[in-house]
Amino acid sequence: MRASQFLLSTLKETPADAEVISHQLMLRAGLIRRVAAGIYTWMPMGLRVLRKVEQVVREEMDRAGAQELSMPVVQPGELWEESGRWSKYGPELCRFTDRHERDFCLGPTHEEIITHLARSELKSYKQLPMNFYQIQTKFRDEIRPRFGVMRAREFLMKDAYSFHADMASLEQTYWRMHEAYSAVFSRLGLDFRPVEADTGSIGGSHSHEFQVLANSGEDDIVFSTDSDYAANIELAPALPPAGERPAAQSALEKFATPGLTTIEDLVSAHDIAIEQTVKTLFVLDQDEQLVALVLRGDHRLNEIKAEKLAGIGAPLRMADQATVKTRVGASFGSLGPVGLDTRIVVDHAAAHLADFVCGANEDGMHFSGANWDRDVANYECADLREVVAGDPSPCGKGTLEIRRGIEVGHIFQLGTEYSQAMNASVLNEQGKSVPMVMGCYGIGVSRVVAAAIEQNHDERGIIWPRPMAPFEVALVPLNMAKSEAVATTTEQLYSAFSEAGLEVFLDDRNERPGVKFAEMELIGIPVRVVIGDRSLAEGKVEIASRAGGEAELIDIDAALATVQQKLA
RNA sequence: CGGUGUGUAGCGCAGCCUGGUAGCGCACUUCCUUCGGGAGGAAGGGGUCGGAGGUUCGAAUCCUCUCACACCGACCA
Repeated sequence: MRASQFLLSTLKETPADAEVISHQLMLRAGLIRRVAAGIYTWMPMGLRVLRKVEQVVREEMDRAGAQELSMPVVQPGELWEESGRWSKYGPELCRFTDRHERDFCLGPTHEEIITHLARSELKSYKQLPMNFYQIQTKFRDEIRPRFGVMRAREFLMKDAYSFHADMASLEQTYWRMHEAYSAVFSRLGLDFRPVEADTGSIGGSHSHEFQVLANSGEDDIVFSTDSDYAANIELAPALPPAGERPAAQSALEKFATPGLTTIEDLVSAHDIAIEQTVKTLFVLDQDEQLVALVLRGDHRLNEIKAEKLAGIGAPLRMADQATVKTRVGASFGSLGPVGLDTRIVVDHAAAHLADFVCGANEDGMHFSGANWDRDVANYECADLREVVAGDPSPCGKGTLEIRRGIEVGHIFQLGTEYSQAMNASVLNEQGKSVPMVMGCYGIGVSRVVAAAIEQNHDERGIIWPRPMAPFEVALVPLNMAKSEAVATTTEQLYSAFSEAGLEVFLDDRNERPGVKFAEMELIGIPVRVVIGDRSLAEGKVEIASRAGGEAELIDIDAALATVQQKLA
């Protein structure tokens, strides 16, 4: 490809609304352009990268025995009615009607369509297992699209769906896909971790996320220092503290805390250890009744855990201040479990405290020396808090570390949720009709591109992992218009490289050297070959890797071999 | 969805408070010089200031409405 025939559209300045580095660099390098919030055009350079990722994904899916197909973006509402998701899926589902007033939506995912296909095409257990995938545009009307293609509304996803006669078969395919996903992200040169995850709105029993480690990630993931244990923080259990709760030493005493409405204010004003305080949050249960959730002052509530408590349910609804004031008699900031007549659920760490400080359910007042059982009779214990760095790992080995991750893949064991709702069954060996067992597997293809940049860049621009690079080698002739020797050598190399199967980008523009260097580095092409009169006088060209290291002067005859070796 | 903020040329911004009919840098066009790290000079093209309404002799500037976009928040009691 010649630059003179290619839309090379770089920006010297960073667009003001791009927050994260990948978004900035994708705009500056001319990979994408915004059309509307969360909706982007992939320019020629960007599309080449996207296709590279697709290619790796496609190869690994094929290798894992999945078959590629293509399903529609526009989906009939009636299939979503069947699965029950037409009403359950929130405003993220973009719905509309056609000219006949029939309901349709833009596919945010394709369980309904694939299940519809499977039920009409698969009739016998003998046809199973079967695994289908597609690489296709999805639309989710995100509340808050951000970070460019990282959280876009329209995005490219690889989604796969497997069908099985029994759980054992699903289990087998699930782990085969787990392996395939690891292969994909390894081949793309990403630093990633598979982590245990919540199954969320897709439903099902068992699930792993594939997280690319990056500070700009939107998920917290936890690892054990001493084992393979890794999980999304949403799911990581906090172990109850070891040993017996210390015995009560102090009497319950009320003290005035006017104007102190946060734990931070309270502990600094009265010189109390934050670990000796508890805070009380109120949520609404399914019968609209208040439930008190009690945590140690320095801990955070894990909403997923709270949603899983009996009688609570998702989504978690926090009680508003007015309701709490009416029912309990105090405002936020002065709440506590002592003397409370609502249901009380106490996190294990809070339940392990003796002589703790808590709100007195009277504005501007707190208790010190509070104790469970003695001062609070009816309460239950549960794991409610988010784990923190340094907690013992739930696997029993080591302690937990927390890092940020970008979710680029997610695999689920769905079970029979969709096949039952949509009546997708096969005849088993006994001639009995049984619902097919399903798995589903997603990769955010466009998000992978952004995630790769988050992990691979420097102050000059993108440093593509080789398998993702839009071109493998950049030919940069200097002063080609005037120098016959430069022009001839450049054309020779261009032909030789192209014939050798390399993807070559020839910067044949009549630009100054500095411009060409800066732009090639911004775009991040892995290897650069500079052809200039200076080195040509010695029969050499200059070859450098984008990733770093010194540029080398190489004989023209050896240029191809050197480039290939740098790419290997 | 709530809060905050911003919309002036393709991009980055100034002008707005103290109304008088638009400016800078980059990019773009032409010419000259330059040519190993985002060149220098000269001459140009391009916007009626997100949109609508209002106040005024006069509105980018003041007022009202509206649209769009961004950031923060959506447990931390």
